[in-house]
Amino acid sequence: MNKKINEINPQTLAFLAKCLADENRLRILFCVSKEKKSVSTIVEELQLSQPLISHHLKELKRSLLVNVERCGPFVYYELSDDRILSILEKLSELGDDLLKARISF
Amino acid sequence: MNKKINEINPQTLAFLAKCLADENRLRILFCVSKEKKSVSTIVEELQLSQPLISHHLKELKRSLLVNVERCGPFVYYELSDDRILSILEKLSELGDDLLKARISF
DNA sequence: TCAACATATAAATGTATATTTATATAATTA
DNA sequence: TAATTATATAAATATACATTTATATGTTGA
Repeated sequence: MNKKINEINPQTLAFLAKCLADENRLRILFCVSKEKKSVSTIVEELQLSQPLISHHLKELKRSLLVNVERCGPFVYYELSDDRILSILEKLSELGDDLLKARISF
Repeated sequence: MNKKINEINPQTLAFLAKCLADENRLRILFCVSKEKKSVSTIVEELQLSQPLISHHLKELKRSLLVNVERCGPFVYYELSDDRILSILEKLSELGDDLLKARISF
């Protein structure tokens, strides 16, 4: 059975969307979507400062979008749920289509 | 054929997500999701000031999430694509599940 | 325990954005 | 055309948030 519209809580939804509304956080999510990665690896791959990455990882953790796991001196982050990725894909596709539709008028 | 991850543009995605990251804008989207409604109707239903509604409608229009149509003195807004709603439903469901999973530990 | 590395946090700064208040524009009708 | 209604815009304010710089904490191995 599917969720009905009126069961949706705009507050919860806004909280999640806010976390997804930053380009760097999205890049981090994609970065850790295939496999867990250490902070230093993410820093290297995304070419952003370590404190900035740490700050965004903290936000992503607070929003429960990533799982954290310490292993020795390294801290590994990974996507907490694969649906995150599929939702972002759908949103991206929608964005593309909206843009296409606009241009074609 | 589905979209691949690497085709996703984080910038476009962040732009859309930013527009969805406000509780009042989400309420407006739900408000106009079943039928087109005039600004004054939205104002009345959501109990927000008219300039605030107008401001958010402008943002929603800028992000192509709503369509606008003038009819006499009234301006009607409606959801531009039904996928918006289904994506929001999925995101909401995900949020609920993430929360449930967290509490159960 | 000390040195080196990995990550997190704090303070400071700049910028973006939500909201309110006041006013302007646009359309209708008398 | 004046008055009224509907909506949009502008200015002002407050707040939230991203980023940088500096520093602290935690872990490992010598």
